Amino acid sequence: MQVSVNHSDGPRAASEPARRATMRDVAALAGVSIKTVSRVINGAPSVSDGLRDRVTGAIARLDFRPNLAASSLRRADGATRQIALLLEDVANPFSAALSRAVEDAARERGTLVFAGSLDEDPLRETELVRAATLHRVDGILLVPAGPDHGYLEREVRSGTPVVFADRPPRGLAADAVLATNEEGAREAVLHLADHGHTEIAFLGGERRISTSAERLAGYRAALAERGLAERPGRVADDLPDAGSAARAVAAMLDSGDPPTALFTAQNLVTIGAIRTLQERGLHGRVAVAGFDDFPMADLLLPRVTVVAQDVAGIGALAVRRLFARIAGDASPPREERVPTSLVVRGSGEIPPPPR
Amino acid sequence: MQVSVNHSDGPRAASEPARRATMRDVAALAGVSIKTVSRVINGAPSVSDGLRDRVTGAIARLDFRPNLAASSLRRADGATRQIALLLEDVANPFSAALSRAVEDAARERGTLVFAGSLDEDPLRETELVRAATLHRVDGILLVPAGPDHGYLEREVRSGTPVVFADRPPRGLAADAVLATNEEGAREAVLHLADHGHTEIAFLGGERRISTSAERLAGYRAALAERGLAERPGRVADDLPDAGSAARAVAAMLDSGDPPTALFTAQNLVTIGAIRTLQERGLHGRVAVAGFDDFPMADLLLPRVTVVAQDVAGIGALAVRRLFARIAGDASPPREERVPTSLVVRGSGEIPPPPR
DNA sequence: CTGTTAGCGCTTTCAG
DNA sequence: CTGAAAGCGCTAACAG
Repeated sequence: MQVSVNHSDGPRAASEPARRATMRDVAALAGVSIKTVSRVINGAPSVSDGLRDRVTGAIARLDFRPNLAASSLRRADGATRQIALLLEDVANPFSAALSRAVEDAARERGTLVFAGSLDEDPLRETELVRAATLHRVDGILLVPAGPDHGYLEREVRSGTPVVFADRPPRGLAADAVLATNEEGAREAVLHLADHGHTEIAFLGGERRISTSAERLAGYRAALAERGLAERPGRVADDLPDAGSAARAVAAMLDSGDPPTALFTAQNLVTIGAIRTLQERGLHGRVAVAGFDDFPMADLLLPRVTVVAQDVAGIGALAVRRLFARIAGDASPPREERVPTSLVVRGSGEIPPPPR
Repeated sequence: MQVSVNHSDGPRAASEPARRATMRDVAALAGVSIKTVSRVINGAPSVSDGLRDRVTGAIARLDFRPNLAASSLRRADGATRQIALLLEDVANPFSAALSRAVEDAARERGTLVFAGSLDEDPLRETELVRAATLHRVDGILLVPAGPDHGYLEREVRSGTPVVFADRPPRGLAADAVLATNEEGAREAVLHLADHGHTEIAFLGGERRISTSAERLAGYRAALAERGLAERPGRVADDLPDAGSAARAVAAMLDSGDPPTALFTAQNLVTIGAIRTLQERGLHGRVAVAGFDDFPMADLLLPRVTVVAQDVAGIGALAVRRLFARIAGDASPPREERVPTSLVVRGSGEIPPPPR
């Protein structure tokens, strides 16, 4: 209503880069101390209605935006309301879904998320962790690329909690949220076996990634459970991309003794395998069950049976742990497992050819 | 080598949350002034080798990490080395690819990226823009959800440049990097026509999104160019998701006069259309050309002919503009168009049935 | 309920 | 080439 202050900052041309208003400007315009402005901004109860209104009005008139960085610099808890999410590649479906789950949870807490792609490169991991610490993020959510995470100990000790998703930490005690890789793989292979297959191949992703090993273990467990022998030519692990997977499948099919069913233990491997089957017109004859769902899996013909990971669930749980740590939870690190689920669509139910 | 300072901060239990070292700690340990440390950190040339080595040693010993927020608070240019990327949904393929391109360019400039999903919600747009400004990002890259962007004027004036990607600004003069939507759509429809189709339907996404209108214009231009009449029942625009697209296609097929070819002007629309065709066993009989490529488009049978957008190109160009603005480029806003390309895969070359 | 003073960690003056 | 003092925008710790 009553404004008693004149334009305090002289002539301001429309084009000249306007300086952002600070708390001091607001205080001056409202005729209160800067501290009172701070109280209003932070919703402190102990401000009279009259002053609060004056301050609110000044804030609106000046279009004042509190500087979060300055605030956290001085604030006791030092929180910056930013977290880092470091993962494989923001462009791949798994990471993208994880990212979205994390973003949603962070938004509820007024926190912004830095996303960074590691491309399975340990060096990128340490670089991005460093960048995150320079920005003083409140916490780090990591799908690790590197083989050892001891270097994170000092970050954790100096107050930046780290939570692992999808893959466990090594050389560091930290929270981890993982999928039930072994059980999921076992379920898929049992499913193939129960549809009559005895010649089931394993095609897996990079060996150094922990999930690969767990899924291979699940494959072996299922074979054992059904009394099937594991044959050397039936296992191709350490496939880095779809192309190598396609070639590995081709080689198996060309052998004198081709498998009648494929368990593909990773996204890209599944895709590579399907491509080879399509090329040979075998996509309706060789059964396929894949680990991890992928876009369009239910539009391919036959539709692709997969063990789906609850990616959003993993993300949500991991970010929840992270915020608990940020809030001060000092309980021992824990590992949580999020269950997978078999999605039956057709490709996994193709029977073996009559002998 | 020679260390002459004793442990200056008393007994420190391994578990107690270690305070991060500051420049003052480094200065004390190195026996120099805090300003010299600052010079070393910022690579100022005017520091003698001896001092530089002492400082470097102290930094390493204390595991010192400069606080970027504190630095930018005082720094003349106020740069925070963070930008915001606000887009549709980090989990969808278009946004994810854009995100990756932006991340890569930002990384080269030592800048971190906040990604935020708007879900086509104008309110989210303003909320996230606000959050970004509270964090004092150096710039904002926006795939807008809202109908008007005049509110961004004050951000731009107070020094936060905004660059638009995929969709142009309204009510604001700002840089924009867009695809050649009309030309791309035209090319796809001409392609269908040149394969003998005269009954070509248009299925488009939400009408209020500018790309939809441009693509519809391209469809019309192509029809006109080939002397084909536009018939009312052939156009279904404003389809918000794959389900509505599927239903729209079904309705057209059920009409007495079904189209022989479909131009699907958006990702999800293409997918919905294909689903309906599959359900009716028509996926080998009705031609389809879609706007915007999507994962697995080349694994579906028939493989899907699309007009592919150069998403990475759009992202790279947009982020480049943004960094130019951040660096102080004050030239008039410009609109740039990134060309699309027709990817011929099979579904678009299906001929019309003999009459 | 309100204000004053000090200082977060750093860079900018401006002196030597 | 080096350093002392001031201050970025804000909150903590005390006053009153």
